[in-house]
Amino acid sequence: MNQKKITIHDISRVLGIDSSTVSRALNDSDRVTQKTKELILNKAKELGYQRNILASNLRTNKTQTIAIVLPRISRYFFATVIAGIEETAQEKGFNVVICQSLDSFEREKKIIHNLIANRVDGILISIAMETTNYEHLESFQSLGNPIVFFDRPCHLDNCVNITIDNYTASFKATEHLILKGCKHIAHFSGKQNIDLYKQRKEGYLGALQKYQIPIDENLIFESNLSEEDGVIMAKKMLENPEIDGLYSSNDTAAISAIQYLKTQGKKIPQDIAVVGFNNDPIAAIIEPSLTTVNQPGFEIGKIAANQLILQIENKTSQNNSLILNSELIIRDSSNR
Amino acid sequence: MNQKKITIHDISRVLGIDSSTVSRALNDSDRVTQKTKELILNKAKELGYQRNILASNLRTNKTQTIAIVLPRISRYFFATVIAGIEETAQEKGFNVVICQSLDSFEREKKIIHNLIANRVDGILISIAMETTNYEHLESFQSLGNPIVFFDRPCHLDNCVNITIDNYTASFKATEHLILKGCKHIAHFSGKQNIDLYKQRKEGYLGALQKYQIPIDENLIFESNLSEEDGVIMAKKMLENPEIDGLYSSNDTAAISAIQYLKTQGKKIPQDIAVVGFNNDPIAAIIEPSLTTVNQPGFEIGKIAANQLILQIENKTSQNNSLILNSELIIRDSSNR
DNA sequence: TTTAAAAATACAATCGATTGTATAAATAAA
DNA sequence: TTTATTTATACAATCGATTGTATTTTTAAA
Repeated sequence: MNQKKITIHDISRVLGIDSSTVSRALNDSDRVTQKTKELILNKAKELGYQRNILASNLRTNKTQTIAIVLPRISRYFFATVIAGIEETAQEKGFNVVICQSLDSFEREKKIIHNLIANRVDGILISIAMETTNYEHLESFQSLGNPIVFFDRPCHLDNCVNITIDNYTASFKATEHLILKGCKHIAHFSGKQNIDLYKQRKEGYLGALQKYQIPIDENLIFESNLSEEDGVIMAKKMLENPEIDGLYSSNDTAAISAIQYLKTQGKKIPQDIAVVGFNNDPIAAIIEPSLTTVNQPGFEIGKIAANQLILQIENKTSQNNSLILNSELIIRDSSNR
Repeated sequence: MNQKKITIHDISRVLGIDSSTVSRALNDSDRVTQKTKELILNKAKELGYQRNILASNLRTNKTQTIAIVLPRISRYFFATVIAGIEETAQEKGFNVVICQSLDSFEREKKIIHNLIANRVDGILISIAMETTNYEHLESFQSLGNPIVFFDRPCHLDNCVNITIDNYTASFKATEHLILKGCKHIAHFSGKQNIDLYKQRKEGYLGALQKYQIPIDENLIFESNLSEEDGVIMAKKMLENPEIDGLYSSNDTAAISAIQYLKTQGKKIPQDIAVVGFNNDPIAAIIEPSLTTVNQPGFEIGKIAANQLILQIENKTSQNNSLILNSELIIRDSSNR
């Protein structure tokens, strides 16, 4: 039942050719003649040979595996990024392992140490909300392995950052509300140690500035942007009856806020126009449907994986940033 | 920069103790005296020793890794199952790799072959919609490795199936509609090669039978239950003006159907009451909120992982089925 | 035909941990 | 004290592929 595996030594013995030559033939080395190669390849196929990846990994200290580390796989945006990464990885012959940090620093640290122990060749990461210390990532780098950051940039040396134009996207989202006549626009912001939320806030501020709307710090609410946070912030918002617009740094908080606001008798978008961020599938379904920013997740994934694999294969490290464009999708929640 | 790794041989050399003893000490074997163990463990810590998992894997032909294979990680139910599996796996010291079949048989086959090549110790799988042939799974089994099926059962020999009480849940869902006064209840069903959809259909039929409602095959619509399918089936439904209830085998189709029905001027639940299945987060958010069946995904994940790891560690194989209870969550879409 | 150069293949060490067997040390029994 | 028995440690092979070096074979040049 439990058939024993064929090794290069079996092929070597059967053909009377040294196992080193067999190995090289199987790896298509040019140190082996075409004729011998064919001999070996045919015999390998005939015997049903399958390379023992564990042995190969040990010898080369490589695993042909890249890891994705992100807060939560169930978020739509991340799911699209994963799809993009997997497509590219498959093309290039890399395995992918997916790890969830759940936005916890401790979990992220554990994950990275585990990835080091398992000798993954590179990491694609969107860092946890809690993360402010990067030693775990540096120790991965110090082993000569590349890291590519996506979505949430990080300014470690020798890293590639793939992000979207958060500033511009936010600017346009806010501008859109202004052009719809909103005079007092609230902003739901994320933790400011995450660059991306800082940039979104700055885009919001930039738009206000351009249209000479005074900046009111009391209109800016910072949180983790969870569902619960959305309700809490919406409550606070209502204390200021002037507010007639809301730009939220994600859809989750925007949607729970809308739901709460509706229970309080507010009309969306007539009383308060709302714009979110991410284009979660739910944004198209709720009522009113949510105006939001769509990010090219699949493309981000493809580009990030490409960059990473490039670095793995060339053993180079880079220090550049790629910024992709996003688009504002206008729906009913701001349509007035 | 690129610090060279400490091996058991380094420890062996420094202490003048053979590497085999070092290895045994690190594995807490009782062939090593307590005193020597401490000596070795302390030195290991001092030198910053980390076991080379690749070498260990090669020697033992084990990887302490289990794989999850499922259609799509972004589905809420699967995401909760994954969380449960990860919790258990972490407790027991196993790594987890997650793979998406996207309901494609070809992808699933490739994934399994890859998992075999990478010597994962066991597989937790919810088979792809397209899968009707199980050779790929049998070849994993024939290597002496256990498989646990969850969500979508499969009747291979020597396998554990973890599912929910699909028949009962469907029965209750349908009964609920009947008790709300629905006389002509449509059913959105999935592909019948998937046991789970067969059982859900049977539960629907069972409830009709109990209440002596004639079964009308024209009220049963079979599809992949995608968003688009939901709209297509809703259109067909409207050809029959008698229909006053809908029980859908998933929320996705139920929700897109509701949206379409609303555009056609149908009132939910007054004209047509709707019940879904899965309790996707969106079910609580749409209007009207969707009555649906909640599955204990987290628990399913924990139990499935426990079963698998048990088999891996005891090298036993089992052939039993575990059926968990689900609950009907009643919301507005059926509240009339 | 002989020699030099290039090409193909063989030899042997290696990656680092594990494990069956042999030996040495410690303890108990005679 | 000597022998038998148990316990602790050392020796050495092994998992299977990879790779630098050495050797043989082939081809080309003289």
